Amino acid sequence: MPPRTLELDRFLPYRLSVLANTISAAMATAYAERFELSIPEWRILAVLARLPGLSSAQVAERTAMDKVAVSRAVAALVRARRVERSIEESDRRRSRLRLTARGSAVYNEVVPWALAYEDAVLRGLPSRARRNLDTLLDELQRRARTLRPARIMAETRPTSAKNGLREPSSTIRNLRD
Amino acid sequence: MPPRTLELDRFLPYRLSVLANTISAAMATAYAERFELSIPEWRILAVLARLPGLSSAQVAERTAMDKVAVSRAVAALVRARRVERSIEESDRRRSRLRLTARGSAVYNEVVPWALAYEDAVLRGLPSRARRNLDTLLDELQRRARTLRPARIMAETRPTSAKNGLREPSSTIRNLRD
DNA sequence: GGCTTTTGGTTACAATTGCAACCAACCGTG
DNA sequence: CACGGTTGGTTGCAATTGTAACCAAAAGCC
Repeated sequence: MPPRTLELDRFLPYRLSVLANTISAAMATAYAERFELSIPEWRILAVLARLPGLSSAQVAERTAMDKVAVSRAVAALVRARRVERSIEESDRRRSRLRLTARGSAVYNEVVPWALAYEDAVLRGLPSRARRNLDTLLDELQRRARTLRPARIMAETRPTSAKNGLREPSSTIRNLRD
Repeated sequence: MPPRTLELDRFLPYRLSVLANTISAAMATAYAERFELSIPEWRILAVLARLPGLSSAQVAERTAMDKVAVSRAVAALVRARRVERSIEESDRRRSRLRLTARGSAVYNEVVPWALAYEDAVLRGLPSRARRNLDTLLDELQRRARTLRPARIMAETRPTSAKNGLREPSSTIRNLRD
């Protein structure tokens, strides 16, 4: 029998959302004031720094953004001369993106700060906890991606005096501590 | 010396944001189609179910939403007769909010499903890992909330071609066993 | 070759969100 | 009780974001 109430601030989706939000907001304001860079733009810089010559679609894939968002952010970056766009000759719809010198400069400025911020959030966590966090995030992401919400919903009876028809739990043994 | 590049999908803020997003999006579509409920609305139902009679400001506090968002979501809920609003007599600006029968009904329908969803995401995680996740999220949230991004930024030298004046922070990176 | 379908990418438009201004009731001080 | 300052809450407007329609190049397919 499920509890009649739910404690919002123990509810995983809520907590994740608030946490991600807190962090993103903090970073966003900082990027924005100092580098005039939005988060989507920053993401794009980050992938292009490592993988110059990607197309927009490829960037979209790697940044978990949709095409439209990428298109807009790229446009802004091009306007700011931080990214340059050339046409892939073998497929003239496709464009190849790469950082300009200016773009690299911004990127190089942001990286240490971004890492410092990440580091500040994690500072003092025992390395064990860090590794756990790492694994947990990967695992949760994997699950979230493959979950059928509709299916869960269908299986869940309202208010339901509901029962033991739980799935057999798959075991993730390497997630100790 | 910081790395010259940053692996986006190992970067905590990015990962959190993507994860939270994946989960929220999944739940949002499900709530929306089945209950005609937005996430802000759901959050409000959840706190009012436990704490009837709160004011909007108090709801805002407990849901990590801002006043405007609460105001709008409450308005929608009132329109849908899921929440009723009365005036606090001792302070006539303040309104007291509580679920209507209809609101409670929706809430009672959503809760088991929401819990089932959460459960599906966590299913099979060893309870140890769950407890870890729990404390990690609390801890990260605590840190994120109290962090001064501006300060970190000020302390972080661009590119830092020239120095060892990294914060002690970097030492933690080497703490692995 | 003509034809439809698919894919990369942009644009137009609607819905959400965030910010600032605002109103109204309260609070404090003189 | 007049006043400036606060607080609860809403509204208007601008910025962001999502959705769908779209165009143009490519890829089947007879």
